[in-house]
Amino acid sequence: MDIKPTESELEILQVIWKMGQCTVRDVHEELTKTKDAGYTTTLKLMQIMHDKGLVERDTTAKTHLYKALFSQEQAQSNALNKILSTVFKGSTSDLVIQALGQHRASADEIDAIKNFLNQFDQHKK
Amino acid sequence: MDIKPTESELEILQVIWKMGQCTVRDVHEELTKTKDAGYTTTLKLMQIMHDKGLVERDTTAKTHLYKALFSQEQAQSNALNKILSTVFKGSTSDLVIQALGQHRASADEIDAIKNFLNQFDQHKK
DNA sequence: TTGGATATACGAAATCTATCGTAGATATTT
DNA sequence: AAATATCTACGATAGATTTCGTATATCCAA
Repeated sequence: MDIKPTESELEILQVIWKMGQCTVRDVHEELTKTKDAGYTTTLKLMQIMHDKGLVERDTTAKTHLYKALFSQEQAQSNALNKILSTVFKGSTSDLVIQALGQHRASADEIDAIKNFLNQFDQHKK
Repeated sequence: MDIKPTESELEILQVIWKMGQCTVRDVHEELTKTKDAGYTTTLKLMQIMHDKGLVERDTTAKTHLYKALFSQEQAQSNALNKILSTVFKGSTSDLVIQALGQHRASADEIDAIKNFLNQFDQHKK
């Protein structure tokens, strides 16, 4: 079972993850804040996502309700693995350092990461 | 100018980055170590990459020489930005923690990251 | 209850991606 | 020089992705 949403599908999934459960119109209105798209385009994409098993839907009411069938964490893991193998030669530390280098992390964020690293150390020992 | 190599193009770019400069055959032999592909398929892809401006080539000799027109670092930056916005809600620290959490980093790698973080701290202060 | 708004279903077109066969040019080997 | 190998160019196809128009069903309001 391979989870590999397309670009457009990921845009839609972001909305679904944020709302937990939503209608085609919910998604469409969110999408049209940042880009142009016809309503039936969004609908069609969501139907395809359902065919692919990326989402489930409740069709009891006239207006269907969609939910994601996998978590954002799983998508994150997939995305990381993919770019690790395609552009980071498999080096996690390269990736982390690049990420920290180009996006100013806040002090809080840095602390969070440090804590994480320390805890990680202890587990290893 | 938008750098957005496809999946197959990235496989090829990896070889070009590693070798610095190479022929279609170089790339093809490297690719066939891990997957099946006809020679003309690789050739065509590299021609398309040239059309798109992803690579340049020296055609003085019969066998052309290809070079990348952007660095692996740029590709890394692009890839990071993309997944940051599509699956990490823009949170670099989420990304870093996920990356560290799922791929056991070696002690050396962890040290490298810690050093990086410390140096980063000082710059901020 | 009739018209307008809103929903889904479906089909089809446009584009992008990946793959490969064939043709023709150029080099290499015998 | 002839046969063989290697290279690029080109065209075509298959499949995936994205987009949207039209048809049809359902709800709601005047």
